[in-house]
Amino acid sequence: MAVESGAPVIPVFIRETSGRDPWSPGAASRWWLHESLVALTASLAECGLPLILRSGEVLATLDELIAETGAQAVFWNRCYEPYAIARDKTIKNHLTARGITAKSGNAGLLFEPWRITREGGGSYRVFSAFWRACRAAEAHMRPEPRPTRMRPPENPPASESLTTWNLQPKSPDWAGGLRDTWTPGEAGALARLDRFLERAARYAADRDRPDREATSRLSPHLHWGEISPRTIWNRIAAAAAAGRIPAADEEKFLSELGWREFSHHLLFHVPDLAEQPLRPEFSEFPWTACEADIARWRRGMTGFPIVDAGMRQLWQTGWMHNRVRMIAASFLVKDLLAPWQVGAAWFWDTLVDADLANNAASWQWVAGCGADAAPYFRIFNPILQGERFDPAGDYVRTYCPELARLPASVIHRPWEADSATLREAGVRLGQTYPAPMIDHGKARRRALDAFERIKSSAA
DNA sequence: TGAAATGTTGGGGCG
DNA sequence: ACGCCCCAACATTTC
Repeated sequence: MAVESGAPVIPVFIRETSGRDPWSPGAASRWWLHESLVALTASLAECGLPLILRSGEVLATLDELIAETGAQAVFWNRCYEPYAIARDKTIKNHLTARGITAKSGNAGLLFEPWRITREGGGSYRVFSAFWRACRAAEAHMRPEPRPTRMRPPENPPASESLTTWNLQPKSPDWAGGLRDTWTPGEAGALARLDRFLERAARYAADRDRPDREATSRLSPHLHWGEISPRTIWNRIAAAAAAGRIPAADEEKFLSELGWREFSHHLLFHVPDLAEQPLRPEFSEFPWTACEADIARWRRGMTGFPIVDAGMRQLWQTGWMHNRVRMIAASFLVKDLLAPWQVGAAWFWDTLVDADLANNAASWQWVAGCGADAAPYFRIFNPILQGERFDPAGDYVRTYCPELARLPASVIHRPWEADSATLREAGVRLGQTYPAPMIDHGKARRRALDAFERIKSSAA
């Protein structure tokens, strides 16, 4: 849009520092944002364009930029979070009233959240029906072509220096594992997609296996708009049409894009999704976890290897395999009886793919209070889940190295290993690795009892 | 996109 | 050969 007119283009990134956004980026997100802006600056420089960095209240900052440059038009990509919607609406009204063209577009979602509606209006609360409606809806899946020539500004406005934003951790620098794991930016995103397409034929079979590299790991790139879901959709569909990916794997992967759409659809229609349970009776749920229990969960010291491996993968790499997210989240909410908002807040701070819609919808799903949610009585058994999805224990060995020498037969239940096995593996429970912080069987029954109490109040 | 408890079935050991 | 019992394997129900 901005390019077609032939006028000079001034790419701008404004960092919101008004303090009004209730969900400003967490620590891992800030690291990603820094790296992503470095990559974007380099990418734009290849086209001869500067990236102007500003911080402040967004509308006031835009007014300053317009005054400095005489800009006639402002274009941006829509963000569908409640705060951003309200803010951008104000901006659009303000600019339009000033006689300045203000246009936003959608590169972040496949379907506009307001376009997919139930028969007779209203938004969906069940994924399968929502996704069926999406698949039936006409959608422009082709991404816009990359602009070829963009006219740079003759006198670009001043830019702030990225380093003064202090987005990266300094003392201590905990971002080493993130740097080793990720390449933020569009080029990194496209490389991830290429690598995923090579193994997408095993997606349906291996996607639940955290010990294998089976998922796309595109979530942070998607969140930051470094790649569009349309680009991903097209590449997957093309590979499937060419016979390189079986239809079952294609469908399974596209439906995961569908869950992402569903989450954004939900947040759009339920703006307090990140704060309040979708099922109101859960407001009365008797959460009892103490801060010490929650701290053990955060640090990956629960004594349940699959949970601890996941929490440490999160801490080290800013990401956790989806299957393990479900297991770790179920443990926090159901075994420890901690409110799902506590877990969501930790993920918000530590995930490089932290996304308000996905995070809120997924935590509510696990807790049983969300849309199309797992019923509350579905309680993951961390031992069985570990044995089923990390059968050799290799995922645990990677992130809990103190357990690495345990045989697969006991690696998910080290407290049941006989003393000789523990000794040979160099494991001393309670010293080198924690004893389980809770009896899962008892915790399960306690959770079901707690659930009974809100069930009666709901009727 | 669970797991545990409970119910059912059928093969085989054994008197 | 027959009935009885045990229990693994599978199915269904319950949480």
